[in-house]
Amino acid sequence: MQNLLFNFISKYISITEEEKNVLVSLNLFHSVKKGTILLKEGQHSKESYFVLNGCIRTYYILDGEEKTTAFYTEMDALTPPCVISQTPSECYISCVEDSIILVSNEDMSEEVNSKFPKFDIMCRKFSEELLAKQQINFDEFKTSSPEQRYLNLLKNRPDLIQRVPQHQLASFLGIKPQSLSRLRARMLKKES
Amino acid sequence: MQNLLFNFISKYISITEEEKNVLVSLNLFHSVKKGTILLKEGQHSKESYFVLNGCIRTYYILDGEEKTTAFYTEMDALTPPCVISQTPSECYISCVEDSIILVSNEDMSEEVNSKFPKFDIMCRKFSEELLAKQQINFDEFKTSSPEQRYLNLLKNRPDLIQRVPQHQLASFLGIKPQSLSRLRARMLKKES
DNA sequence: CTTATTTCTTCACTTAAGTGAACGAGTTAT
DNA sequence: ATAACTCGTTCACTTAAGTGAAGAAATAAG
Repeated sequence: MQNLLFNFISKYISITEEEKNVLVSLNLFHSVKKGTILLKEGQHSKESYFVLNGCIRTYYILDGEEKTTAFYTEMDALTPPCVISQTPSECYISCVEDSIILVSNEDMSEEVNSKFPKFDIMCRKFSEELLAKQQINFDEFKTSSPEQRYLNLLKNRPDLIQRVPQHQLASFLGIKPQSLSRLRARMLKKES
Repeated sequence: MQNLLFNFISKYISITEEEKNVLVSLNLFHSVKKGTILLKEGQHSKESYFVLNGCIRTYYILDGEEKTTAFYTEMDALTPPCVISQTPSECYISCVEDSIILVSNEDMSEEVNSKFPKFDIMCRKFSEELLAKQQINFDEFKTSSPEQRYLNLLKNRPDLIQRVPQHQLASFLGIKPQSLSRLRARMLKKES
């Protein structure tokens, strides 16, 4: 499992055995059960997450309704908005599946960064990449209809459709579960 | 006009006269007329923009239709997706109003960063802030109806509604110009 | 194994957005 | 000054999403 992490890191920087040991000694690895809630509305948090295995999701509760905004799967990283803005969280984070994740807090990353300046470089590259991905995602969402979004999902992250309950997918696509059901039925008809 | 920039920078780091002079000597300031297109689909670019004054927008042309995804006004920064991903641009950038903007390219920022490591720190803080803002924007967009989005806009960026043509606003809100017209008419009725 | 609970689909109905066309007001160009 | 555009609004009509309710199927809990 740790190798997954080291492989990922070596995409950005080279890493020595010594550095690997430091990382391991930090006890970053956590195994979390499906349904576990990692962050609740109102909480203060300095934790970032990195998914090695499994799936976690961010959502809001507005007017008593869950609104899912994102899913994070293998090799996805997530720093909740509240951690950056240093305000009480407005969103929830929970595990969609049994997952193995890295949990790091700010103090830890400062420690690592001071010992290994290379990590700073990696984080920077990584967050630039994230920013670009997010930009593109946002643009794609804005410029698409729910149906197009579903087709995009089918193309880009087909696994999600299998792994995630429909009603969570629906709100991720910006519609109600009933509408997603209809949409799928409509598409099946068209095919034939 | 330059003071606008320096004031902005001092929100993040302290800056000496010497450093100011280096910045000025770089000839970053550009005055651009309304309607000027800064970036076209298919172009390669390494340029980032910072708006001192005025308004620029990013949009895509899909099926012959303009889809506006963002407006950038005073003290907003923009690094187009294509610059980060180093691929031909898929989006356009144009001036909504006569504007004064900073244009910087990657080589330049590397030069500045090597001379003044402080700038690196500033860029990092700034991009973290941007990432958080974007995250929040995206979540807000996803969890809102067109009407709520319009109300949000009215609350958070009321100037845009005055400054920007309705049909560009409409696609920014994810709907057609006719729908925005109706939506506004509907809201006026409700008020009375 | 049986009872709950969650999840997904379907239905009838309401509401809002998409579409294509038309019109006037304001701009720009010639 | 006139013609050509752009822009915003309105209208009638179509299509799709929201809503509330109901029921089947799958999962989880006892």
